[in-house]
Amino acid sequence: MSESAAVRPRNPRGQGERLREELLRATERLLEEVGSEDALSLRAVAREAGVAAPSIYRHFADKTELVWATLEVSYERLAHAMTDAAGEADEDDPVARLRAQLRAYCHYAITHPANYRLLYETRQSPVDPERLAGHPAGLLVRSWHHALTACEEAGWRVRGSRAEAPYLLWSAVHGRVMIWQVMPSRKDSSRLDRFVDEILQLLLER
Amino acid sequence: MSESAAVRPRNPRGQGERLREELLRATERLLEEVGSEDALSLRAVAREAGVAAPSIYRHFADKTELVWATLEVSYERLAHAMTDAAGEADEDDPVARLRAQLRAYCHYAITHPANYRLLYETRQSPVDPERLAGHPAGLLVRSWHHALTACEEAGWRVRGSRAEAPYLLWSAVHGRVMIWQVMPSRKDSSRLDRFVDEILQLLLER
DNA sequence: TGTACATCAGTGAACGCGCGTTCACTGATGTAC
DNA sequence: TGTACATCAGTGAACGCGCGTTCACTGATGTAC
Repeated sequence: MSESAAVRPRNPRGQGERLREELLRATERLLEEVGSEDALSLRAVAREAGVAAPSIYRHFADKTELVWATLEVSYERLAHAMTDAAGEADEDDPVARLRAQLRAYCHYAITHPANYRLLYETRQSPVDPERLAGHPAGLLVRSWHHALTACEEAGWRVRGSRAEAPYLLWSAVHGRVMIWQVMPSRKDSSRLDRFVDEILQLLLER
Repeated sequence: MSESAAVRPRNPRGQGERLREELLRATERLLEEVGSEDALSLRAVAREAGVAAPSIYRHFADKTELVWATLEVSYERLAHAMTDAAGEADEDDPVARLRAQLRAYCHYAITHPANYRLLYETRQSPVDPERLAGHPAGLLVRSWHHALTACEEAGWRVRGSRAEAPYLLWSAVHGRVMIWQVMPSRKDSSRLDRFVDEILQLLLER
């Protein structure tokens, strides 16, 4: 009879935590479909995961918690994509590595627009100071900072304020992606690549 | 009796269009309160404007149209704020004028965060090509372009690709604002001003 | 000057809907004795 | 080996709510004659 929905077997005893991961993945997927956090509903997440809606409450206190957890996952995915890209670049060319990271950043942003946008969601930013201090955005700043240090160690000079440079990189690339998404011109992603080159030339000198 | 809500007198004959403006202003105000387009409801807009919900349909086909109209208003407000700021700067110093514009941009962004965010909303981007071509984002690009041209005419050189420079300015400043809003550090808006100086020094040379 | 009528700005009630969340539950599986 | 019980993963039904939108309307004001 029930051919419409795949029958999800319940997790074996002691493996209840698995559903948590499935819910996070379902949220990630669904988020791209519906386009925004508000358009995402718990009931739809449950449907996507093949589970009844109340089951979510076994793992997340409420919708806010589920979304925050997804935000953390997305930050990790992005950081991971950047690390991977750097790993594939020439190990002895830190500028090439940084360039690869910046491009990977753009690539993640435009291939996962809704999850990417979520990273900059501030409305339900938790007031809990501990959480604020651990905001995963810190991950990114440190990542840009390290990449720049590597360039300096290879003999490059960073133009302008060294302290602000990681923010400049990040701002430029984030801003460019958003504008790229909004501007009605042909959506040619190579423009983002060229922008990355441009910003590197502006920021680094021998 | 009815002391709870201010009694809104109906517009005189032939002045029905006034409600349209009132609705747009109500949407602008309410948007800042609720924080996002999705959280905004037509019923709340009507309440804010002191009118019954169905009255909105006399002026806007649906919610999408109301929001799109508000987006246009916000773009104009932002462009206006930038123009005003430039006007107050030394007329003979185009860099100072550009700096003032950039600062005004940041100021609008952080004092009207929800309306500002709306500018980068892409979900319900209209498919109508005419509308796409007239996307108010074009306003901004032209504005940065002109400001840079004025600098060049005053003897400055724009580093890097001249075609990409307006986008670089805009990207940097938009990106920095978003990151400023997300980062858990002290929300010190003078940091944005310093960032503006930084980007100008990086981009312009004598 | 009076009156019938058209126009206009705006409304009250209702529609069906999907939402987040709570509640008391089910039924399989492991554990104690 | 058998059985009572605890634990665990997950559920079905229901709650009250506010939403976007439609509908037929009201009542003030201008216009034609």
